[in-house]
Amino acid sequence: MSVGIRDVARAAGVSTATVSRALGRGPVSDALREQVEAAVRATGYRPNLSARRLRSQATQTIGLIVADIRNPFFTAVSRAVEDAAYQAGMRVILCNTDEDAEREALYLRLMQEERVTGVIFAPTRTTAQAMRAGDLDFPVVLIDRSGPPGAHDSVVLDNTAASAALVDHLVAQGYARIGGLFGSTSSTAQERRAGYEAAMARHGLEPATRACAPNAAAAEAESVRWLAEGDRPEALIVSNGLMLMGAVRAARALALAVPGALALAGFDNEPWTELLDPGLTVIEQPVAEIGAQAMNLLFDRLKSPDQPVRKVVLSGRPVLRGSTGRR
Amino acid sequence: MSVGIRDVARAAGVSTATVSRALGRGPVSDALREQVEAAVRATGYRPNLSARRLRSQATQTIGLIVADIRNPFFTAVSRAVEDAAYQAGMRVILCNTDEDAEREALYLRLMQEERVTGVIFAPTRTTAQAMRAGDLDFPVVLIDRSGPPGAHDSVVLDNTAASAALVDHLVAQGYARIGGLFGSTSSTAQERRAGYEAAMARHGLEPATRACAPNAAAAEAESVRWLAEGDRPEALIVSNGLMLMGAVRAARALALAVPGALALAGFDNEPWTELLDPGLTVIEQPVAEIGAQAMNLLFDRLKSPDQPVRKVVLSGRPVLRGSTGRR
DNA sequence: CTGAAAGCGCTTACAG
DNA sequence: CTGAAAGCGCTTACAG
Repeated sequence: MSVGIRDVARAAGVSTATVSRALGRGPVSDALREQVEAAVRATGYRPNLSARRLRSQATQTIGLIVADIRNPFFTAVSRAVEDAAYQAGMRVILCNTDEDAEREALYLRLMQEERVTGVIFAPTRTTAQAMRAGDLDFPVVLIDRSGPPGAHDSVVLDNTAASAALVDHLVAQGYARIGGLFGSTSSTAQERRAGYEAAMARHGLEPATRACAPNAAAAEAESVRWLAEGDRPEALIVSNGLMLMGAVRAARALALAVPGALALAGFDNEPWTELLDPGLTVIEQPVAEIGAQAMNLLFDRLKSPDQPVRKVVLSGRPVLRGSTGRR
Repeated sequence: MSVGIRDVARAAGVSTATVSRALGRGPVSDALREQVEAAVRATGYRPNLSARRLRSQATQTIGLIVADIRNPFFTAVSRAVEDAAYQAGMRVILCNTDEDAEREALYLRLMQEERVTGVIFAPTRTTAQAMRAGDLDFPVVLIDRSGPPGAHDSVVLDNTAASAALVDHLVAQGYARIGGLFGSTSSTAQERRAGYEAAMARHGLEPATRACAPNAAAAEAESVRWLAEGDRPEALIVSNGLMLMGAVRAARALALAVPGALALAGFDNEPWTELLDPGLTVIEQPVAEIGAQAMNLLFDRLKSPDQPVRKVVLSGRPVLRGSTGRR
């Protein structure tokens, strides 16, 4: 029923090989190329990509595995990845793991079956730790989170420095009892905590941290619990945009004025963080560049498979707003 | 290099046909099935999906074509679609058109080359109007926007009623000079405008509308222009979540108190709309259900290709907040 | 530059 | 239930 390459060949009076070459970059005379193009138009022929992929052993497909596309950070990164991919003539398969190691394994298997060209992956700590170089049949670029040094290319934020910048700013603004709420599943959250702890120590301050699942609901619940206690912090640094939203809700629920009763700072410069009154102090991540750089690392790796493993570390940009006003 | 079905067959001492059947739902004796499964484990075999798709003529793939995944409405819908798809053993190819008719055409062609099982599509008005039933080799389900009646299955919001509900609420709150800012590219924006106009007429009020590209920046610019005029409206209804954000920015830029100097209402119950002070009155869309219903329509269509075209109309839920407080 | 032929890795009638 | 064989729709050495 569907028109195939044989129909086009017949219509153009050439062999299927010539049709194939005319549509690809093969050497074909101008005359025949035009005949083929006319035949393609006349028949409405569309090549079958499954057949092409099977025969050419090149799927032109990259897998993108993230925790949840509804996390604005991943939304933005994925858009950058897709733009770069389609521009390079590749398509992308998107998978949401919900920070679940089993689903990560499932999707990694799927990527094998798809014979993908490469994968861009934001793994949980569990999975990242278990991933050895050469385990998979395709190159992997880690984003947002990294694994064991030297195993895979990665592009991450300088999380330690970003956290420290937040602490330094809060200290400069007159805060001392600064708490940290961090996600429990990613290396990124760990690094942000480490940066927080180091900076607190540098200032001679006592660190106080809590951990929870990296989503708004969990962060709200944990914040409410924490902030209802007697010795609650006077400022809070929160691990990501979703969790920061939870912390804001918690402050509202407990009627804590920001920054009067509680200063707030976090990560991800989502549009809404500017709209609040006061606006929220955050670390802006170069989301588009993270996606674009990940694609670059992947393409470089495909070109030079034996090149040493690279780790691209990007700096966050502190955006200071009213939520961390002077104490 | 990669292990194929022949290697598994050899390892299990059976034919490739038996391996194939053991991995699918074919009839195989328990004994052989176990041998095959052991061989699969031993060899680490992963079937090549390109080959399977080519041979079986079933790609198990659905295309999802939206304006921009960064629009939270589409983010949420796409997550619902993907969950349903993976649960049904299908994968999804995501495409962003940026409301560009050329890119829509491009991606529709790509879908043909992928030989997708079906497509879920939020088209611009231009493309929707041009799409005739039977043009494509696969069923299409329109979401958020619909085309000519009877051409394709669709799942949309009751936009007319939703807009009217917003007008009614504003009138009840004492507003009369109510303006409407609507997107210029979708049938949805048109319906929302029509609903607004009808409701205004019903109340004996003079409608006043403006149109702009459906994004935050364009809405902000247009709002600033409009609200700086002498006869500016005392309340504004805005077409979608992105544009509503632009209107909020405009009010801030012009130092218009909400709702004192300008009441604000719109669409899409994004988390941030509740966080503002006052919160924003919005129509909440059943995003997850839209995605799930679209998949249902698609599956039903695949089962019964000749069934009459269906249009699922879902109701929005008004969420009344302070931004439309009494005048 | 062009064509005939082989083959990518599967699944599926067809026999038995 | 099982196997030998054909074939899905392309691309690509191999000759010419």
